Amino acid sequence: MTTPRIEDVAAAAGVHRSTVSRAFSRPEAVRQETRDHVLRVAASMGYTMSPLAQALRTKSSTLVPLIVPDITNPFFAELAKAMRAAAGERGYQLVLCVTENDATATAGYLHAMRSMYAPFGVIAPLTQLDPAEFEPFGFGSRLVVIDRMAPDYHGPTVTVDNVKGIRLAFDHLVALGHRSIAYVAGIVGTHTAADRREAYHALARANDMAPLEFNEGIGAEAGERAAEHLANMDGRPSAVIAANDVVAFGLISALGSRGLSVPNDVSVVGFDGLALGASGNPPLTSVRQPITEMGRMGIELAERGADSGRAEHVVLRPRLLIRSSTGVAR
Amino acid sequence: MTTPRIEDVAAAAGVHRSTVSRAFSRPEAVRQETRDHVLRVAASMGYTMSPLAQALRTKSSTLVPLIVPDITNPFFAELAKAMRAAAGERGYQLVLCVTENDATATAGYLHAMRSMYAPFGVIAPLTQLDPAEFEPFGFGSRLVVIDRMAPDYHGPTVTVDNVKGIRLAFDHLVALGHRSIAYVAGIVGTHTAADRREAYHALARANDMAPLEFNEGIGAEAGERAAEHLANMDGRPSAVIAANDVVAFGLISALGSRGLSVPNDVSVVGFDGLALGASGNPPLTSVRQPITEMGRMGIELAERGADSGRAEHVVLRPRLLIRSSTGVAR
DNA sequence: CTGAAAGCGCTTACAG
DNA sequence: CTGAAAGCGCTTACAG
Repeated sequence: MTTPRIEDVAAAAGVHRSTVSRAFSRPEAVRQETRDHVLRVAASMGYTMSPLAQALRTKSSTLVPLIVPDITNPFFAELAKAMRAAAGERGYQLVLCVTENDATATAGYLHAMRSMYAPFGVIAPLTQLDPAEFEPFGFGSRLVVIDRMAPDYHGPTVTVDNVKGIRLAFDHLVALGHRSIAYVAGIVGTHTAADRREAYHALARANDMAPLEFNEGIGAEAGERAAEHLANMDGRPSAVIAANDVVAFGLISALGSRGLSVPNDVSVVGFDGLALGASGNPPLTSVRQPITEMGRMGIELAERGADSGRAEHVVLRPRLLIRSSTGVAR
Repeated sequence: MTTPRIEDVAAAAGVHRSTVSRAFSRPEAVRQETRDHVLRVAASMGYTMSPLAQALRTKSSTLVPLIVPDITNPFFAELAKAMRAAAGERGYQLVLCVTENDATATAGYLHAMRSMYAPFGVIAPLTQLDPAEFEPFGFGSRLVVIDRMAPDYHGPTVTVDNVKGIRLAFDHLVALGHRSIAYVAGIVGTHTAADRREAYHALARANDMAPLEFNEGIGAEAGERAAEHLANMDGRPSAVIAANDVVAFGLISALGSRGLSVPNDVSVVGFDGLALGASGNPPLTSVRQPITEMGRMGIELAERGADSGRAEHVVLRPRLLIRSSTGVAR
């Protein structure tokens, strides 16, 4: 059973292949009777068009790449899930491209994006993204970045209001009576990372607290390192804000191994609001990024950017997800 | 700056396009001087071949689909990571296809696999996979399944020795003095799920224990439900084996919310050995699936199956990863 | 060793 | 409204 080609359908339906093509791609351009007949014949043969041949001919496809550094990071996994759904609704196929944070791999995917005639794409960075790396590809406003970018960057971006997110976390802790709040970084290079960190410092100053930042390692490991220091510290802060949920997981885990209990000994707030956080021990209080919304906006902005050539910047509002890793200061 | 085509390179190099094609695809078929010259000219123009046109012409591509139900499930995320690396090493591009466990979506990807001329593919199921759903596509031994399949299934498979895995967990708990060990299912339909469950029951019987199985809900929720029951139970088992790590996370979290501490009150063993388990509170003891190995074997079997038409079945050995969620029975 | 030609499976001006 | 023709960017027997 060989796959039927357009020519086979045309022969079976007794029309020219251009008519078959139109019946599928521009149905209004063919007489209804003819169209129905052609479509019926095609269906009976199990015919579908070759996306490859279509892409080659029209120089456009419905493949949209999402370029992420690491799919085992639950934030990117949730983002991918949301974007896949959003892309699917609009008739696109999301192609997940994982770079392992390697610039060569990224360039490879951008190249592939062009050779596959992708209409647009989305890139979510983990560390500093150098616009010089992708501007040569000339995607312009057809490539959206999931991060804040430098003010002189002229492509579309979608991000969350990180300053507000950190404020949500900080205010929550202050309201619980905490007067000494530390910050664990653990993400590096992105504007997102810088924004969160700076927001923390500003807030600490504004509240007359001495800022205390731990900034060793990346991800869960950063949390573990911070826990070491916290465990051995006199005048330990009563609360910690982690730059993201994975950092918070590592922190809580290592705190527990050292006999420190969350939230009894230390309150912890994460950032991301991952679904997995609900299954933490304790369930993690976290600044929730509207990931589904980010996915949808990412696709929307990319599509609009491809149409209009205009680069929009969307900043989404975070919410505080209060679960059980924060409690009143003792 | 328009992308150069093969004809542009041919013109610039003063040869026919067939020579350019050979210089790239069958370098031994062209005189060395000519080849070097062509390649140099091509490089100077930033030329690369169109994978689209190549695939259309040769009816083969290097795109290999990995079909998974849910990328936010860390097991599939880790599998995807491993497979991407394995595929990349062999010159293939892994295309991640997420089905959300929907049969229509799966069929769509299998269809795409054919129309993209994928040389082979890999599918990792979450629930029962009905061979009837994909056998019509006629992939034969070019589609490997990451699960044990029914004995009469004739495609290649790679899976872990689940019986042995459960035994590892069980024996570990028995060695710690546990005489009452429960099981939380939380995965459903796959042969993997059935094998783990049955192994537990067999082991309980062999050790003269009354089997106690919790089987409500899926994933983390299954763990939470089990925790409810455990918290309200007289003669609570001192240890629990969870069907996978995500179930274990939910279990430990909900146990904690009810004032039960792991491993002091209950020991918990997971299954998967996710990296994330190391950042659990406490770090999760788990039966480690050799995910990297599974990824590599999956690609290898698929490639060999495509070449030879033979379907191999690989069963990998699990290991016990002893972390901190298990302790001696009180 | 290299070139000319046919063709992979489509689309789309252009005629009629 | 439909057909005939050219062409998207390649590859590969076939000659020479």
